[in-house]
Amino acid sequence: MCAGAVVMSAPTPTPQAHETHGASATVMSAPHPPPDPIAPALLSWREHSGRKDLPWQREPTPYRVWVSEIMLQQTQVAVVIPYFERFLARLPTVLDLAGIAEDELMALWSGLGYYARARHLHRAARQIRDQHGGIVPTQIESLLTLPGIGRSTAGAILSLALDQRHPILDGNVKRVLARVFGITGWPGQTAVSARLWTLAEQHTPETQVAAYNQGMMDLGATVCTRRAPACERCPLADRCVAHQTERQHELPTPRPRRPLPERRTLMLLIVDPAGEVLLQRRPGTGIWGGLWSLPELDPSADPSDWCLTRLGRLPRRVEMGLSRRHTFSHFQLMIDLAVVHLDAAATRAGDDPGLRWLGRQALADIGLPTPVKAILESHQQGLPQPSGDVQ
DNA sequence: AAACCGGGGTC
DNA sequence: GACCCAGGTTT
Repeated sequence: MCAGAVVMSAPTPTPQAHETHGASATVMSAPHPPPDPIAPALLSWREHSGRKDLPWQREPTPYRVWVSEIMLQQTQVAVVIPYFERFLARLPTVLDLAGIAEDELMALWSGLGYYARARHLHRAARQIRDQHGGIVPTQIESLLTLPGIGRSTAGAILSLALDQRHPILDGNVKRVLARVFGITGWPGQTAVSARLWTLAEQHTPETQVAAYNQGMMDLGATVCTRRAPACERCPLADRCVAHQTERQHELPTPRPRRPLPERRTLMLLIVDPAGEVLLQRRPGTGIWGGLWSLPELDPSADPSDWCLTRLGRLPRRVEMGLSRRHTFSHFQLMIDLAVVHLDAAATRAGDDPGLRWLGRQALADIGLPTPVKAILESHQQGLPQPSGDVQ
């Protein structure tokens, strides 16, 4: 099994003096225990309110904990349970997993989604068979070489199964720590993540590591939830920075909404002496699919050329209008505007089913993209009310 | 429709 | 190391 204390790059240079009993090899040292540890309150909360009879907790071997952790990364507990039971009935050991055909594995996984994670699990099992004699490694460095196992999952496996002292930092724990200690900034940022890992390390107790880590996850899942946390039931509320400052809802800081990509287009407001406007039908798919809109061209293109090509005549005058910005869910559209005056209605538009001249009233009756409507309104002091019945 | 998620991949 | 992605679900 897991013999001897395994001390590698621990922060303290002094060798571990305490040979602990059994499998609980001390791996991580805690040079600076926190002044106000959260473990006591958390552990006592877990005693009465934690989840303690989940299938993988009843016989928490590294293999079972590993499988459960991978499943739980993607799916909630209630859904995982039957999958987990079925998976372990069919593949009770890591060697069974290593030996199964990929197709059959996928069949077992089917319904859980995230098949890449199942393939990682499979590859890792084969690596364990080939390189570790079929025993799930019990040193964290070895676990970290396996596909699909990062620091948090490795810590979960070794702490929950063997009570080794490793921190975990899954989404639930991140939320609890960010709130209790008032850590601002998106946890995806390296610096923020580093602070959270440090806090996780510092507060991991020397004993009862499994109970502590499990308790942190339980707390995040059942009390310190993303929305509407139940602070009145939280064992850490009395010291929770977020609770005290009523910032639960803004911690942890959500991922910054990255600026939407910007696209640019040039719309042509082509008017004839009668005040009619030329519209162009948009392609059936994509933005504003099938709607009538203003003719569009690349901002670097020449509106006069366009008129000559599509309408058979050059405009009398072209002036640039005001550019405007329109925001979609997935990008921003900068709309440059060219106002084009034609000497006479270009009847050749009638040859082209994608083009159409419309007067003010007709424009008001047709469905137009919002920014197009705004452009038309700003250029003719408002469209008239739609004719006919309007609710 | 958008936020979320641990690990992996990329530059 | 910063950033982005895959590939699903939840709110």
